[in-house]
Amino acid sequence: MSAASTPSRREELLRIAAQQFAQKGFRNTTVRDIADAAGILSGSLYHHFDSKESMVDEILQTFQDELFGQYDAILASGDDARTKLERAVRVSFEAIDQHPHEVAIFQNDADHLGSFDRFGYLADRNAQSRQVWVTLIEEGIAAGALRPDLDVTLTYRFIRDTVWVAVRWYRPGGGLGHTDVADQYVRILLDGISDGINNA
Amino acid sequence: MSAASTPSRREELLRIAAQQFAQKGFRNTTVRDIADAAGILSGSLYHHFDSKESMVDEILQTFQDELFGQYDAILASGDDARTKLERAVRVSFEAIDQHPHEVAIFQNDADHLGSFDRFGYLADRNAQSRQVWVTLIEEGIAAGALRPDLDVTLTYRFIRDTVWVAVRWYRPGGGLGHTDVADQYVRILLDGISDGINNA
DNA sequence: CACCCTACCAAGCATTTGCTTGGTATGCTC
DNA sequence: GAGCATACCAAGCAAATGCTTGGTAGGGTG
Repeated sequence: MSAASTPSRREELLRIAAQQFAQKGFRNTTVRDIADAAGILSGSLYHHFDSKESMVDEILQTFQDELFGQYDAILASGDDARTKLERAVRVSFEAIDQHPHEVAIFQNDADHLGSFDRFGYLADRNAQSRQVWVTLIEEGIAAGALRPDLDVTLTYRFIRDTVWVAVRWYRPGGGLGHTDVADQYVRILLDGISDGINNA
Repeated sequence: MSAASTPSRREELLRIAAQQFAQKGFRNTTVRDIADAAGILSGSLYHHFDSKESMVDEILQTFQDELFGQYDAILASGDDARTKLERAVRVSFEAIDQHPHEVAIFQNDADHLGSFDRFGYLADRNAQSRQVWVTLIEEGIAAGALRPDLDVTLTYRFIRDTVWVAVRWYRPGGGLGHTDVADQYVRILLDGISDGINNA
């Protein structure tokens, strides 16, 4: 969609790097690891990129721009509160399906990377994500779709963690599609926080 | 309880190491980091331990022995299915409260460490954990406490992830106690997977 | 006092790490 | 066919890493 038809060597190297970073973590991936996987020498990477850091930088920014664009579209839509929340969950599982490496890098290394000035936008994105979910939850409560006694912050963390942690076991192309997983997760999640039930 | 009254120097160093491992990951923690935090030189650590690996080893084994002892006690108890499941969740949150570093290390580094012979028991513990949760879920379904249409594997992963990922944000001694968090999580979880509701 | 145990220091070694430098081969373009 | 851009290699450097070695200081015990 957004990229050119034939991926440039640069894009190919970024893909390879993303896979390595996702698998072993940013700090535990050496430039030699990336170069080996690409079939070149480590020094040759510096013809394409300034540094190892600039590689993750580009990987994360590209991914997040796309993801948050989708969140924004949902927020701006005229759907009802429950549909919005469900769509946000589904978009997230779709992201895990289509960009598992990027999601894994963000999950595993955002804390560490965020401590550098260069990656200050990671904290911004984190706050933005919180804003998205909290808004959706509060709209849901206001609309009567969600239990009014929910601890909004705790629920936000529950949803966020529940959704993104799936990157640890979900494998694109495996038996279960991302829509199947999303169906199940939404079912467990919504029947739990939907109004009208009480087992206590 | 289990340790001596005055913690030995060895135990103190393990505590310090666990904190460093949890904070930065095993591979990204240097022996100099640990030594600095302890106020000694890196070489001096080798008076107490064989290697950096043997430090995590001891940390993880001690923790897991305790945790799985608690799981076993729950399985062996005569409680009803729903109570057992709830107790297992609560015991896990208690572990996060009392051994946050150990939980974090296991969450972040088990995959990597497990690839070495020495840490083969990590895979065993993982399988054991799966066995515990799957048993509890199946008992719950059989007893009519949980929805019969649940995907057991997916539900297992959902619970496991939901519980342990809390180590990322939960801070012992913070405003929210671990029992409070467990209350909320159990509520969301059980009202979601309990029988008798249908919002679709 | 001789002996030994615990806890550490001081120095360094081999390897791994991110990155640099100067060069080569191939193809495109004017 | 001269010039230039792209994509890489070969070699290596400074710093960081896990770990080793030989030694010292202090306290307890016979």
